[in-house]
Amino acid sequence: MEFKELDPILHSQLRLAVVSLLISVKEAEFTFIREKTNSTAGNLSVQLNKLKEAGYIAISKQFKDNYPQTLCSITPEGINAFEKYVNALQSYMKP
Amino acid sequence: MEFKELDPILHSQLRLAVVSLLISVKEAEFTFIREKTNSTAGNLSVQLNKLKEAGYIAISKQFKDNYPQTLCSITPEGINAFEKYVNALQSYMKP
DNA sequence: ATAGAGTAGTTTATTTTATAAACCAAATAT
DNA sequence: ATATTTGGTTTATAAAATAAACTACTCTAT
Repeated sequence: MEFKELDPILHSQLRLAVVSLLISVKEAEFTFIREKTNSTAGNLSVQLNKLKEAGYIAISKQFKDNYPQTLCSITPEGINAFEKYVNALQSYMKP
Repeated sequence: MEFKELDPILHSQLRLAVVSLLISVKEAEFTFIREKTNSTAGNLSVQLNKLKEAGYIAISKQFKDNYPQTLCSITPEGINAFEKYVNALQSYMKP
């Protein structure tokens, strides 16, 4: 039983939290994610873009009550990657 | 159910693999760890020292058959940190 | 109407980490 | 005796995470 590779995109506390969150809610606002993950806006902005680049989440921007609004949702690839990551983690957990 | 903090010392693929390994074997040689974790000697050397600095493992050096031998073993704090880390991970896994 | 504070982010700079490359000392093989 | 291998460490470079600064507006109170 060897140690499986851990997807570097998901092996980041904040990105993992974002994906974990999006899997349960299916769609979430930037500000909601920031609150739930206790992250700074700058860090979150960067990490959301990395997840988007990887194809793990989709980002759409619009205006709501005159303010800009960033909506995020997970993609099928994101769900798949998350499941693989969790599975790989098992190889480190059971001694 | 919030996202728990992930101990940065353990949130590294190689360091996590090392600790996971040491938990099951109680003592291991440098070369054995390098093989099992598929890491380079340089990287492993650095990460072992970080684990030692953190108090998670103990390192003892001796000679065996004329060659230097580095032995590593987990400490009680290391076991504790590993258990906490695994526990914290649960908060990211079940949506 | 305008100064000041607040919202919702992005961009840039800095620090930290991880990884790779180079190196060292001694042992063994040719 | 010189070349290669073992068992590492140290130093340099690349990548990542985080913090600080900035943009572009909006709302509120004067």
